[in-house]
Amino acid sequence: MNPRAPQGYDPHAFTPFAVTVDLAVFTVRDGDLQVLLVERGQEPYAGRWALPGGFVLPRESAETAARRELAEETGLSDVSGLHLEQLRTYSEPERDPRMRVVSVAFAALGPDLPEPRGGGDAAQAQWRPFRAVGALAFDHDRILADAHDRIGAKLEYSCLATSFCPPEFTLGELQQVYETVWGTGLDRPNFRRKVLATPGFVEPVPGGARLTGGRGKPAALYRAGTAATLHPPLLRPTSPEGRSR
Amino acid sequence: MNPRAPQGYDPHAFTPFAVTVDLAVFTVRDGDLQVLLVERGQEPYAGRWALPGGFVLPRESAETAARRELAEETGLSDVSGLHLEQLRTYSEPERDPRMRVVSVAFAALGPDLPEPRGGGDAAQAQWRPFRAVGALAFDHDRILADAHDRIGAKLEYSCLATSFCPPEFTLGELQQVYETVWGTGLDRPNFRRKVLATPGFVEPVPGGARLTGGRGKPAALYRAGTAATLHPPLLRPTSPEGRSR
DNA sequence: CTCCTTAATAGTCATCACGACTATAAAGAG
DNA sequence: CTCTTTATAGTCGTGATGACTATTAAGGAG
Repeated sequence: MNPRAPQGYDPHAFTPFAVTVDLAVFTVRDGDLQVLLVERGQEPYAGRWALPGGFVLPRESAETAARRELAEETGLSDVSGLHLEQLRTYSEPERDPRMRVVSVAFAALGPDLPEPRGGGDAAQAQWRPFRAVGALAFDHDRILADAHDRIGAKLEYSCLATSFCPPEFTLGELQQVYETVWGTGLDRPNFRRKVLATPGFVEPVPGGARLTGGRGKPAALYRAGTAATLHPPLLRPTSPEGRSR
Repeated sequence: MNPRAPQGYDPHAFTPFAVTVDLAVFTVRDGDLQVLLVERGQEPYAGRWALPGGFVLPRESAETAARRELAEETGLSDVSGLHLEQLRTYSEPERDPRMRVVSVAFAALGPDLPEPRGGGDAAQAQWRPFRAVGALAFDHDRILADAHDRIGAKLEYSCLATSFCPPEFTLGELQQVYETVWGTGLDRPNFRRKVLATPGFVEPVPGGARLTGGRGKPAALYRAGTAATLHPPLLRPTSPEGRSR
């Protein structure tokens, strides 16, 4: 039997695989980048933390499955506003010691999401500081690292950062998203100038300033604009390794 | 049976899927961007063109399967030098009318690749001009479009363009890669200045200039440098217009 | 009430990348 | 020899950006 079958898949030639989704769900809370993890209750990797995920059901696409998992794990009734992005697919033969599992990984982002409800299966779910995450089960270390890389890179040339913010936010909050994800400090006046000079990135809320909480001068409120990408990009300061600009 | 199983995959809960790889293989020939297609001999989509691909074997990763398919379809004995990049995974339930097939798509690039050998299964394989490709089988139109978008975007911030060039090339050839993939014209002196100012992009061949073929002044030869990414990026000319990219 | 701290906002200034050019050099074609 | 063609060199003005300094408007301590 020719396993290649370029002119039509031979129904008898394929090997069945289990297909799962794994989610790297990020949020910014208390100025800290946090990621949603679940604790495994069974072997292998019992007691280890892992990314939430699960099987793709017979009539689901991976995206649908990921959004269903996201709703289940975060406990939010409406996850339609959360940014969900396919990362890549992990298919190393030995990545799950029990069987052949191909996993489609997703990155998800949200503004200060609520505490997860404990899963009904005695597995606990928790927000954990991204930079304090230890060794995870399976190849989830790598998936998480890839997800963080992708998020960090996308902040540079997309409006993704607003996905980490509530519907109305200050430029200081937006800047903190960048600083939190990148792990760097940014010059406040320059950040402000750059964001406001990028058409469609943010737009001011009609007539509001925020007084109550702040310790300093009240900041103006903005909401996400209509643009999807940033031109020109908002580059990280230390990002250009070799030479820098 | 709970299909979610966050604490350990239940071996009895999963639905088996067929997993395939699909390849969008690009090359630049005669100043034209071409893509490798195969003609289907069987239903569904008999007689239609499709991207080459095939099943992932039991002990293969998707990357391994993609490289194997690449070698088989291009007829090259050594494809280790070709750039292969995972695009994304397509998993819509109805994408194959016969059964549940999840496909991991890859984009591959090479310098003026040879004519493909006709597959032994009566399916013919051919290089086709990218911009003249009609409706393909399955969701391969979308995969091909996504692949082209990705390639075009990666040219901006990576050294990927050298993957389209032979080991030694002139700056004119490199520029033609950009122009061919982007479908735009570029200013030659500015392109030259930009490429040479980017450290690690290209490095001059010790003492060579190319005389024989050219109609004009002989051009200096370069080879790919050691850098993987371009800082700052080499942006498309029409890219920073009003909004999109 | 007054000073001090904090944070937002408003500039300034020099550098540098880049697009749009013009000019020169070195080959082949006729 | 001259024309065409292509590579290469350089110029110039604009605009983005990093590094600063200054001002404004709040709350809190005394």
